Amino acid sequence: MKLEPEKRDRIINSAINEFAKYPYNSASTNNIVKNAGISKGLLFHYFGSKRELYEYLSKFVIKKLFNEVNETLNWEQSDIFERLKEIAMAKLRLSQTYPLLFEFVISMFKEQGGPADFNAVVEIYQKQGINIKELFAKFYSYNIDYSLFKDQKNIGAMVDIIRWTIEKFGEEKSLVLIKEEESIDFTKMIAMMDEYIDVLRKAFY
Amino acid sequence: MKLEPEKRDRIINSAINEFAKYPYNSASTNNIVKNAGISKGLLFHYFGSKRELYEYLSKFVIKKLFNEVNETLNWEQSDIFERLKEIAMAKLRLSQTYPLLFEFVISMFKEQGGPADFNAVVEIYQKQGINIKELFAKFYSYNIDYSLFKDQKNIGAMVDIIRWTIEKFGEEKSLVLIKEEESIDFTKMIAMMDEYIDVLRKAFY
DNA sequence: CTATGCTATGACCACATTGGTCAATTTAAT
DNA sequence: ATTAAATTGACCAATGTGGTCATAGCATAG
Repeated sequence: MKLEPEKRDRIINSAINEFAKYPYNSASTNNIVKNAGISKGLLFHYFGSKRELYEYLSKFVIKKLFNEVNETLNWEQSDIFERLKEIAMAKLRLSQTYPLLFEFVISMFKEQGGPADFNAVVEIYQKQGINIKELFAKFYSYNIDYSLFKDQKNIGAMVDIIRWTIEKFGEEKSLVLIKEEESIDFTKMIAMMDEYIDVLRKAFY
Repeated sequence: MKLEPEKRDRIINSAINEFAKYPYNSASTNNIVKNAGISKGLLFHYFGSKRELYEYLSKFVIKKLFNEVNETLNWEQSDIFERLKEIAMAKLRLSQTYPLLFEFVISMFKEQGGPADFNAVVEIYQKQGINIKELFAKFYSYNIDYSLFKDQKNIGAMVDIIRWTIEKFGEEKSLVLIKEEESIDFTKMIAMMDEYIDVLRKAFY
């Protein structure tokens, strides 16, 4: 894959966008080349077929996700609030370069059993010694100090609530920002998120 | 519209399902008639065209939503937790008869400006004296006693967190249940939801 | 200057699907 | 028996599909 990274990212983003928006069968290679600003032939020259393009994207996206989170996460962090904030920030950072990356990942889950199977990708990483599901569980638990919670009986529920709050925050705010078609103001976003997290910290610790 | 309600609901459910899954242009009338178990001609006999079918569905779905919530909601309720729980239950009840009703409503929002404009529907209700956006705001505020909150400074954030928790709870649990293809066990669901709500109540009141 | 090899194009293909029609048939009511 | 409504599915032109390929541009090397 020797094509210039800039053009490669243009193609990848266009493809991610299309597959995020439409189910595999409805996603159109014509749209992908149009939005990428390249010719039909070029796409098939580099990727062979629609199926191969999708498989390339699956792997690409998981790798990006894995690397970004894994490299920037501070594993010494014992405060669950800070840990979850770090994860949310990693997600945000990624969607600067690949705006619909997460929508695409979610759509991959929906394709399970369909023509483009997500489990296949999970298995590929399994063979490389990476258990994706275990890894994601580790994000929320490794080195975390749960003794800080006031109420020791409902820790599971509390962690869910914190996670959900951060996720919903990202969804609603990014939705608003996409509509206004501005670029995301990071510092403002962090400040707003901190407000919510402080409320939860005061309530739970 | 004189056709038997049973057949009508079969058609409506099939159409909701298709439009919830695919964007307006990709949604197929062929699929709709196939899944509804009727002929192509019948659909167009009753609904005229794809566009008119979509418009009928838009109005139908908003009306159902409005009626269900409006009729079952206890406006005397001053506890925000109980109010939000009632709303969540109304949603759940509706999705017994029309499983993908909410996915369809969400997809309507995404079609804004597209070939099937949601704002048009909002305006129709506006002319009938029903302001949908105001109404939804009223759900979360009418007659609610906010003095019960411990921290009086961040009430807005707290209400968001409560709302998000209930919403995410519904999303994640219903996802699990859909995969297991069981029918929803209401009493179990309520019990689980109460657990989360109690945690929040203890933390915020 | 030619030759080689990579990047890139877009017209073109056979085929599938689209929203919609309509003449014909079944069903129900009088 | 007659009429009217409900229902069918073969059919249509139009559009879109994933994929191909002969051709062209362009750079580097001899």
